Amino acid sequence: MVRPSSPLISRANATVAALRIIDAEGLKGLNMRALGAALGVNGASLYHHFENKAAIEVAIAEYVLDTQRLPSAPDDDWRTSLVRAQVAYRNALLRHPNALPLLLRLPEQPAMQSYFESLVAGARHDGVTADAMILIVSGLQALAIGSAIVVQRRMMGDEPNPAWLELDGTRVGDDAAAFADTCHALIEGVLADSGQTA
Amino acid sequence: MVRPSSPLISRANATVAALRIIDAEGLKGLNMRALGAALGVNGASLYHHFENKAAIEVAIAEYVLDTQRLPSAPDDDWRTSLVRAQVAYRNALLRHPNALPLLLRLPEQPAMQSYFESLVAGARHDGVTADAMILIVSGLQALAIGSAIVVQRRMMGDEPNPAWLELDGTRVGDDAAAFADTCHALIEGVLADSGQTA
DNA sequence: ACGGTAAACCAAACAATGTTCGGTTATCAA
DNA sequence: TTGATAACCGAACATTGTTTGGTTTACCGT
Repeated sequence: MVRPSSPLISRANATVAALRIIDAEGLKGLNMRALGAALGVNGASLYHHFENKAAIEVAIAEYVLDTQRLPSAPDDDWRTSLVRAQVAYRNALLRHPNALPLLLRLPEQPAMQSYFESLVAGARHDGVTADAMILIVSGLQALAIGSAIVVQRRMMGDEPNPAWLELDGTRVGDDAAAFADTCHALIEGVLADSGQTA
Repeated sequence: MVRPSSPLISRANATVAALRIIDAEGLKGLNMRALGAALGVNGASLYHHFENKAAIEVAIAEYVLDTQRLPSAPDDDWRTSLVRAQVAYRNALLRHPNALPLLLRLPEQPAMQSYFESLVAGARHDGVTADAMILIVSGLQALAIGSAIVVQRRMMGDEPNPAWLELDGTRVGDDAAAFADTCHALIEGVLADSGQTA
């Protein structure tokens, strides 16, 4: 076969095939020949659609993060909107655990950025200091990323949960609800520290 | 040369040489032949001291994290002790930015775990709920890891700071002081949410 | 003191993987 | 129709992790 009537490879189907490989075999399982085989194609042919393997990984990361829909209806309370956005972001990070390292290489999602800007503006309008908002937003961002990494690490590793997470036999704080609680706590704490109990 | 009077390679000097390569050339710059050359040795000789490359990377991660000294004098206030430990941990994560991915592969530092356990016990003794302590400790853990990743990403990438971080021209929240503030805010917030303003 | 064992190293080769190159055929535009 | 280009293949190349066999020397028990 030399040139099929309809192309066997597109950036789209190559991306989903690559993601499927990563889900099934892990990050190390993704290589050009395997991806080519999954598409019924020689591995070298992929270079007609992607600059190199790194470009494929970028496409995967963008694909996974693009499936994340920001809550389009901004809540009346900017705090719950903010928390909801972070929960959605964390869910996106965890949807394909093996691909998490790829997602963390992306600089920052533009959609998320502008969403943040609007929320920050709303909060400022509520009388919140700019300093406080910076602390809150960057803190939540770090919290979401770190939480995703901790959860993924616990999913991969065979070691049981660390002892300090099982005090009194209580279950751990790695589910989405606990994460949302922590986000709210962080917001309240920053507001309290900056003298605005708003 | 076949067998030198004193060994040219030890796990210790190989680890620091590897870390130096990573600092200078990035993670991709570390390969067996380059590390061998840095030690004046053939790359294959490293397999007499390490099982494989992954073992070297583990040794590097342990080395970097072991240089982190936990504040041995537990503060009278368990909250500031907790925050100080997290600041130290975050500093360790950021000391060799190129090596950060290696550190995050490690399951969890045993020293940190036992330190946490003692602090948690102290807090429980202060009348704090176990649920609240779990939220606090795992939240701080995630916060430290996420903050380190965000900072490292900002150090690597060429993109300027995102717009929402420069509101009113104020500087960003990526320094240790802001991180400590956020830690304290998270603790206070969780305590307030659980009805204990302690 | 000495002889055997194992440690420390090397050179070479193997396997896997990212990437490039030349070639072949189909599609499309002029 | 006819070039040009897109899409693919097979083969080869470079890099890198790892294995193997060999050589010399330190070390240790006797």
